[in-house]
Amino acid sequence: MNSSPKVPIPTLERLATYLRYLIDLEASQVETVSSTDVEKQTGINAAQFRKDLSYFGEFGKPGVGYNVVELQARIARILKIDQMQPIIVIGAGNLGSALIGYPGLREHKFHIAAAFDSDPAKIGRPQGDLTILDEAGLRQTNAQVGARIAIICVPASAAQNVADAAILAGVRVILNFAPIILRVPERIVVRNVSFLQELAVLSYHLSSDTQK
Amino acid sequence: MNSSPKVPIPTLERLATYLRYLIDLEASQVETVSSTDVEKQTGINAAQFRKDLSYFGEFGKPGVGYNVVELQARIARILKIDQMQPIIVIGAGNLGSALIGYPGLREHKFHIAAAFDSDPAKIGRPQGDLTILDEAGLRQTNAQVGARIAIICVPASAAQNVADAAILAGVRVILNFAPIILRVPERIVVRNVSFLQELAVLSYHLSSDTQK
DNA sequence: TAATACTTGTGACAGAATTCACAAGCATCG
DNA sequence: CGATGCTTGTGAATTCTGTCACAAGTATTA
Repeated sequence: MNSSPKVPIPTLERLATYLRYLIDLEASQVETVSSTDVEKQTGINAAQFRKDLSYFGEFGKPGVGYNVVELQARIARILKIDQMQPIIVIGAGNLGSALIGYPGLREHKFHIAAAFDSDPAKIGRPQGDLTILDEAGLRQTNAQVGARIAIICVPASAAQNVADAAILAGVRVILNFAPIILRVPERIVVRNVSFLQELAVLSYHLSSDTQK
Repeated sequence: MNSSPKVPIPTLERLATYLRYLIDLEASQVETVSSTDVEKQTGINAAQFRKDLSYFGEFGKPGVGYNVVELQARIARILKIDQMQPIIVIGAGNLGSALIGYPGLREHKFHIAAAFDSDPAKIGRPQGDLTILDEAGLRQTNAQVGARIAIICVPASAAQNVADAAILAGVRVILNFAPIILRVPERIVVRNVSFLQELAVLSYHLSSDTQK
């Protein structure tokens, strides 16, 4: 109900991994890869890789493999990052700043078009090559910027309001770093990143092999 | 091969969500919850909640529900965060700083015991209530600190070396923010957090409902 | 105590995701 | 050209997750 009909979410997640790997390969001037190469490098099962791609058509040549550049381009197109994709970041604390400064974004054709905060001390401050704007002007700014992706990096207490504002401003998908469950209309897609969740899973695993 | 025998990983992830929710409930002086309450608040199916708990024994009273404080304590114990759990952070850029300053960690009984960087400009700098240490001394420091969890926030190019060093220093599980696949011995558990992956999945969803 | 209302814990079922295994395609080499 | 060796794409089998549905347990009320 929340996602596209056919393609499994895990497949989409892996697609991003493949893309990153292909970018590296291109940098190393490698022209062709096989699914077994991918398995060796990424740890993802070769059949899995082929099946993932099969949701989107045929990409490879039997006996040869996949053309690195072409496959990269096609995955980028599937993920809608073949052209610069504007993003707004809401919350310019350490986390927001980290995202704004993260070079990987640009490589993957994501572009942070604006950053907002509600703290008067931060508003107006330069951050990377942009200036922190007042959250209150979110809607107006996004009328120009046209971002459909928002990243929420504000404290839990502010997250719901900020999400509502972003949606009003035309945002359609949200990456939420605040540790709460956002309530949004059905058409809006949210993904949550929870450090605590990740740490909890890891912490749990500390027991399994207690010795050696 | 990578994880404990029985319990599904998704269950562990949800356990962290329940815990957060229970902490909120306790703060609101609520004494008892039922699985349907949980569903209403978290969106997680009530049966799912009960089944998740059932992997670890019986927690509730039929006709009544679950005692908030007790359930919270038991989940914390399961996740090994019933006592302060020391963590080391490697890489004190914006992301590392964000984690060090993140108040949610303490609430969940995670404690950042030391932070490292290789940049001489950062070494020695105070950060929150600790001082950035030289990565070179990681092993020695951790001999005292005894952290078995490491968070890696260094650039991709440095991540593998840093992971190796952390493992040598006694770390058993790793939360990796660098966009590469770490090669580690089998006994080591790694979880990757990839912003790019999350954004890619979201970006993909921009197509599904093009109108409205 | 008996009847009612609610909730848990779980076996059985349904649905997803992953892996297997193989037919078919392409290249290379003798 | 025919044989050999790889590699793809995919139906089928398998494994893993999530949901359903209900027996059994607890409280409450009369």
